[in-house]
Amino acid sequence: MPANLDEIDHHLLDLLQQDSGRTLAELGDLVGLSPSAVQRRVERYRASGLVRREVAVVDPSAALLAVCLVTLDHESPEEHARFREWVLAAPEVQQLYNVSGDHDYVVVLATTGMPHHRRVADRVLKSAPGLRRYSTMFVLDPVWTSLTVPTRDA
Amino acid sequence: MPANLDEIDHHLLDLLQQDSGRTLAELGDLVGLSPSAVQRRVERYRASGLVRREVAVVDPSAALLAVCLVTLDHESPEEHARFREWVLAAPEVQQLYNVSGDHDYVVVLATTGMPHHRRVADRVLKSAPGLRRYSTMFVLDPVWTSLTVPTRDA
DNA sequence: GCCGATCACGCAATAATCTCGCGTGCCCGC
DNA sequence: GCGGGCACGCGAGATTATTGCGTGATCGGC
Repeated sequence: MPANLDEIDHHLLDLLQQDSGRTLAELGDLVGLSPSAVQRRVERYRASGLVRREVAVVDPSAALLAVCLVTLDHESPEEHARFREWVLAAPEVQQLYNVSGDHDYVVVLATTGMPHHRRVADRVLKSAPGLRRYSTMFVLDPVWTSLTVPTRDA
Repeated sequence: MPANLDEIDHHLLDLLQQDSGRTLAELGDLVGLSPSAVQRRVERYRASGLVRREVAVVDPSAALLAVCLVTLDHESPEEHARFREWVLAAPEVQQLYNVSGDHDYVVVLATTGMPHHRRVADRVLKSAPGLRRYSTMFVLDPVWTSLTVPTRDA
């Protein structure tokens, strides 16, 4: 996974993170390369794991999102592993972060509505192994969502 | 934006949210349709806004993520609007949710490292209009990240 | 300072994929 | 029972992706 990224790489990765539906020719025009050169760079990102995959982004306002702050009973690695495995088994878990501070995990749940959310919260969180307690913040408005990551300082 | 989605639509949307790099023929095999039928359905999702766009997902472990809980001074719509506009202007803001509960917003920041994070936090949050206080949870491990949304109950 | 190796590039031919018009069958309302 | 509207599969044509080849630049060793 070579971190040897030049200016064009940064530009390309920005463009791909915004919209990967563009053709190689379009990308080439935007960054000043031929289509084949673009193709070879993009293939390199994929092979190195820098670019994991391409996904379609579904309008999040069609769903009910909830941000849950989770605290576990103990700090043992085994307990963390069990908890992760348990939570990841649920497809409604959109994001799972191990975080520093008062809580151990931040879990983002995406469901079709409150009934669905209750079922998922009961099944996934309430009965999760090693869970001490959790609190839920319901998302009133998903103002902005992305998975964009900066490849260099702005 | 017709919510008239049949079983094949749900299946297709699941597949596209997992990996939109597949060819129309592959998708057709997986859902039992011809490539052209798949193409027409996918085009409908895009036209209706159900599918917003396609993006490349960059490995998040290459970045420093931070989940910030923000409380504003007042509840006025104008203040919320100003705050949103201010925060959204920063490209390092990966996600911005207006939430219920003790805090007003959840902000996910993605930066290249702690120096970058400090600059962004100072510029984007500390000096945000109407901000009363915020707390930061640093992401130790981005166990799972996606923008996947369920289109029906599981 | 020169030479060879390596790498990324552009170009062009080929292969793969997408796009779209057409004809057919199904379902629903009349 | 009889149209009308839809979504389908098929297939031709256009667009796009892929790959081999030759060239120029850069770098390290001699």
